[in-house]
Amino acid sequence: MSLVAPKQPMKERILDTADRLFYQRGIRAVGVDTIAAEVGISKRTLYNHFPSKDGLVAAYLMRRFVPIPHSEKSPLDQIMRTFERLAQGFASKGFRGCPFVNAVTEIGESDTEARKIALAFKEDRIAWMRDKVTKLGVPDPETLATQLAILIDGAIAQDLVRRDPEVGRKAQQAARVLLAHAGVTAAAAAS
Amino acid sequence: MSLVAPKQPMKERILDTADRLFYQRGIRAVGVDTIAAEVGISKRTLYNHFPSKDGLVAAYLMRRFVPIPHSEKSPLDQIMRTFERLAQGFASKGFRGCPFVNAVTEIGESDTEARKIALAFKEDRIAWMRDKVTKLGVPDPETLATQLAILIDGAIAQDLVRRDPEVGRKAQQAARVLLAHAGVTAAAAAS
DNA sequence: GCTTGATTACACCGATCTGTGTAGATAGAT
DNA sequence: ATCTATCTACACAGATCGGTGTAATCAAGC
Repeated sequence: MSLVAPKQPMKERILDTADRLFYQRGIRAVGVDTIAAEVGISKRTLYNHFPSKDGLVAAYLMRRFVPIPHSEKSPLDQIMRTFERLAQGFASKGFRGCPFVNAVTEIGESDTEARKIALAFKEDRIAWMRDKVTKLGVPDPETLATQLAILIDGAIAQDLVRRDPEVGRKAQQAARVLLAHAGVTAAAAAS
Repeated sequence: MSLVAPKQPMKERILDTADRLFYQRGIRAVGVDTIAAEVGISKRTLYNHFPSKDGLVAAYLMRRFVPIPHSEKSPLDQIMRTFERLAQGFASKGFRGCPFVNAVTEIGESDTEARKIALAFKEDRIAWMRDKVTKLGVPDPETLATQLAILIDGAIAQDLVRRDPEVGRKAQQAARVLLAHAGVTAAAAAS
């Protein structure tokens, strides 16, 4: 019997630590030795679960790629909830930007797998937003969905550099203006 | 007499190459050996001009921190010109996001100097935007300026991952909507 | 001609990187 | 009790990292 009860399978333990370190310090800044040491395992064990660091990075991004939970609320509520949670994310101390955008920035030309996952994630989010605004009956869902996505990523980038606690709220206000301009109001959306 | 006429001072030659490699491949992905080899000089010469890699990175960012040229056009024209040039930047093949946001992402906790420069840059751009929208007489220049900055950084992040050729135009449309909502129209701004 | 400053080549440092090879310890299942 | 799978420690490989020390070379100015 080991001193510390593992409870979780080894793969999950590794990914927990890898996620924390990759996101907090950056992918290139964290070596596999550091991850293994932090988990408390040998480097050999890590390489028994993942074929390479790139493979571990891909698994890290895949695990961050969680679908947005289905909701019974109105599409407008769901959109506004997204912006509210965004602003809350800024408030949490460990916030370090979007892990997918960061990954693309860090890996550059190499590691095509990670690029693909990041691309798929962003397209998934755009598709989610397009679905919501389509249900609101706006004339140009594609444009509005992209614009709302732009607001989210822009607020994230601004907060990453400037740490402006108001940036989330301002992005939310801008979203409201764009929605209203597309003919969406709280009253209209409730109908 | 050397085979290749230097023409530019050594420091500029180094920075030219460092800029290209740092921006294109990433700061952490490029070593000083690579830069020196690309310039065609010895590593010793590079370190005679810059105290460290961090110092070179700082100089690279400083050189990217160019003031927006003064213009006699109307503030609204200048703002819209900014969005137009943004969309053009996406079209250029070598576009790899905002070098300042990228730097903050890549360096993480260390290299405080680079963080400061990135922060100063973003604040300078926000201040420029605030100055322009203030001249337009909007009720809340701080909010609108931040929102326009969010649109710019958001379009950059979206384009970095998704390579959507329409994202620049959609950000520009969103900017027009936000300006109009603040009471700014082409006719009103010209007055 | 001589001095001065810049640049050169090149070896070298210690640290870190990803990744592997190996042999033994451990624990659970049958 | 034995088989099997996992994890361990640890050494090591080959490359790259940022950075330094040194002696020779080269060109320009006086």
